[in-house]
Amino acid sequence: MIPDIKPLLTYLAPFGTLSEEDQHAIQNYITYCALPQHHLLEQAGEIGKHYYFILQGAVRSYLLDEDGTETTFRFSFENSLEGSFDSLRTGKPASSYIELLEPCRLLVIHTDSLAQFLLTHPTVRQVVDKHNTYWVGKLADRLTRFRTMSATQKYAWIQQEYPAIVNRVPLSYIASYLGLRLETLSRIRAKRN
Amino acid sequence: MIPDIKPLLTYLAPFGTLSEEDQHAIQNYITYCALPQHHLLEQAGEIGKHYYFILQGAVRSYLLDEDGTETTFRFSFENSLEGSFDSLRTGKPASSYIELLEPCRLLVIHTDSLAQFLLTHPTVRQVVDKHNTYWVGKLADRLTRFRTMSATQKYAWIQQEYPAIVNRVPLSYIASYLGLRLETLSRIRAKRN
DNA sequence: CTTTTCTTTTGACTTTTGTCAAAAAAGATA
DNA sequence: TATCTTTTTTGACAAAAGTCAAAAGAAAAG
Repeated sequence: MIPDIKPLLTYLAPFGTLSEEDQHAIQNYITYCALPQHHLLEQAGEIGKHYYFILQGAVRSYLLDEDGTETTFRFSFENSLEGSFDSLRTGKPASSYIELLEPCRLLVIHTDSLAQFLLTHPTVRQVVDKHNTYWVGKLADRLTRFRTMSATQKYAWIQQEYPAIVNRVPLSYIASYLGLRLETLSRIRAKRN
Repeated sequence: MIPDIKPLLTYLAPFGTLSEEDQHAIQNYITYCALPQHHLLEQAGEIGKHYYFILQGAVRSYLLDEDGTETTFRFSFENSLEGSFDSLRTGKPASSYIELLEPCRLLVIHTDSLAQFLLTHPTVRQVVDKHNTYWVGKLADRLTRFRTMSATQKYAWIQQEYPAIVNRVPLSYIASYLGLRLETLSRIRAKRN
């Protein structure tokens, strides 16, 4: 089956222009898969080998510490890129898990294929680099928020900025993402409406 | 005066190898300056035009919100790179300030010169990109810490990971960096010794 | 060495958030 | 629909961190 990679190309467009040839060449490096809810896409301790582009669905990435506490640090929905990014960057085992919150349809890109492709397609490399640059900005901004915002302000922020998260994700994961207790978040919501 | 750029080359080495020619060529794009304590290197609202490499000294970067509250979000010491990175990335006015905490000796690199230099020296571009990649990892890690750590844990972390900050920087700035009140931090320190 | 200024500590009290336990509500399954 | 399971809400209380004010210490200036 030949997957439709248009949504991926649309996603990449703001980061740089890809030639017609590039767009066709990419096809050969991409496969498609559909997976059920609760499936673990990646696990801590294993080396990340794939990038995933979400065509449909929702996933969360989380850390698991010694005493069993999960910390959700990222949500992703359709038209975004996923993967054990830390592991893909360093080549070392991942420290986090990626779990499907909903059944998903995904495009899968193997890192080795990608690396090979990038060697012969410098334009695409620029796209990847700009993507990195973009995330530096995002993360820096988010860090500032977490330094200064109260629980109430954090919830107002996520509601405003990422309504998809608030609507599609169980409260306990949102609380973890905001660095709060589930009960605290529930109380904040009770006051607002 | 021709500044000694060896410390900068040493700093860049882990990110990629520069040829002899590259190393010489870089010389032409770099100037030297010495500035007194309390000097404002960059200001919110202005467009960042320079990268700074700190040969000697200490600086902090901070945000200033509507009600006059400062939030320190970065400290830098000798042998590190500074600048209004958000502005340098986007070309838009900076949102933060950079202030010298000590008298400093700096290498100054103008962005336009750098951009021009990068066009003709692709190896150096790789260096810059790897630098970005490195920071994505750093910031992601720090974000996790701020989500989950208590005040006491945060202070233990900064003591362990960045003793230079604890030793050279006034308590009020450290507190702001950790997202705590000055008094809270003082009390934590009292308990530990 | 004394005075002035800036930084850090301490005290008393308030607010915010966490903890533990149980009830209510919402979803899934038979 | 009735039952089981998961998620969210509520309550009572504890702990953590913030606030305001003042004192003590350290560093800089005369």
